[in-house]
Amino acid sequence: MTPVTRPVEIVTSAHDRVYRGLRTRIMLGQIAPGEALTLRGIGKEFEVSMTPAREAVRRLVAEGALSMSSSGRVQTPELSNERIEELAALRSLIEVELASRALPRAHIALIDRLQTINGTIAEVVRDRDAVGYIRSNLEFHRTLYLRAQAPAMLAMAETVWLQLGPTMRALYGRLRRSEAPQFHRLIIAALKAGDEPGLRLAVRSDVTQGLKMLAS
Amino acid sequence: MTPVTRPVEIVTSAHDRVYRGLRTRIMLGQIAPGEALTLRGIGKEFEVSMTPAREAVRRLVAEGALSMSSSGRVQTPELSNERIEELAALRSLIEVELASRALPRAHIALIDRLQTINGTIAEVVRDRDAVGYIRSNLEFHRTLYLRAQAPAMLAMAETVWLQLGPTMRALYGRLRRSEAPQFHRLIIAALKAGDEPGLRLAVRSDVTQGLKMLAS
DNA sequence: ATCCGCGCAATGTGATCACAATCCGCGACG
DNA sequence: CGTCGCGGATTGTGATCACATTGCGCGGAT
Repeated sequence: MTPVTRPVEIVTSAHDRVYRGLRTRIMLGQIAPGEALTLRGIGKEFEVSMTPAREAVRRLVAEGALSMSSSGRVQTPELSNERIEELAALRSLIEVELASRALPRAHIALIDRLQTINGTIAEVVRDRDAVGYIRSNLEFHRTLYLRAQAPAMLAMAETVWLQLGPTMRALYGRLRRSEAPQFHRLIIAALKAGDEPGLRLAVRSDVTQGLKMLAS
Repeated sequence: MTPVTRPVEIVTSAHDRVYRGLRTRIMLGQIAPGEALTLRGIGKEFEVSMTPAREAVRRLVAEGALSMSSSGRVQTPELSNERIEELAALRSLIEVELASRALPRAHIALIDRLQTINGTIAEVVRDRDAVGYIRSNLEFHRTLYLRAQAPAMLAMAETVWLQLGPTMRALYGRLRRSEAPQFHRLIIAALKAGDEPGLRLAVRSDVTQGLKMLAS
């Protein structure tokens, strides 16, 4: 048999697989707030022992994506309104800065990609696909912010998204159709025009919009 | 023997003791950038096995306080100038907001405490005590920000401090004496006057000041 | 029917161990 | 004297296990 060149096998540690798996699920709102998790259950699901499961959980707890009772029981946190307001303010602060830094580097290919993602958002909103909505919404923001070339800031922003994940799902359930990409269009318009104040306002509005009604 | 009421023993898990121990040391700049750590070494030092040591290290890696080579070797990170600039920008964003939120709640007792801490800073600067300087500087900021009643924001700010820890030490080595509390005095003055724009500027200056020269 | 205990099952914690990867120092060779 | 290579020692990883704690369901009493 002739040797076949195959894609390089990315060896990723067990704890990292578990971490990323759980993280994605939390960020997309696939775990309800208050839902309980067990180390043995996670281990069985990812086919690893308790050790890497515990490491992944510990890390997510440290990032605020999970909460831990005094007895060590793990669940997704139920956020208070004050905390939601804080996290929304953090999103606003960091993401406005990221957008502002991305602006001078935003060329036409980026704007095209953002518009494509916006199209996807319209689709999933029409299909009432909550997880799809969150996924493509995050992709829209991440695509823009990647241009800022500011990995530490982006990481902070993602940590905030993560903390809001379980709660986010509840919000997008009561989303009115087609309301969604309104501020995204403003963001794109400001990018095209090179209008920094407009961009800052549009991002702040987009971030604040939904979360305000969530903290009601 | 008569039963004695004793202070409630705070049982803190092994991994948490290790985490806090390492975290404090890193934040105070007691570990040089690039210094290597081993799990067995940490375990021996804190008298625990490798398991809690690894959990603590993993958490610190997730928070950016330590870095890990592809082979799993652990050391404190050596920050690039770009990263330092980013972290300084994050400090500025978050801490200005925290100070602004603390302003309406800042009464005289708080200002007194801040002035006391400033006195301590003057002392340790005179004694060329770098670790003492970092410690009391952080205490000054934390004391102010605690009044903001914004735990999520404060946690973010502390994470940034943590990432800058190992590098910070290098900075304060080349500090000119008595230059230190200059911006702190401006902060206190703005607090007394209820001057929000002044406060924002003073905090931004204080945060940016040192880190600019560090990224040279 | 409801509430309270009791005991078992389930869970998190941390130690230990086997294993593979990797680093480092020593010696041989150019 | 410098450089390469090899082998032992060191290190991180993940599985497993014993143990303490906690939660929960079943049964009985009121």
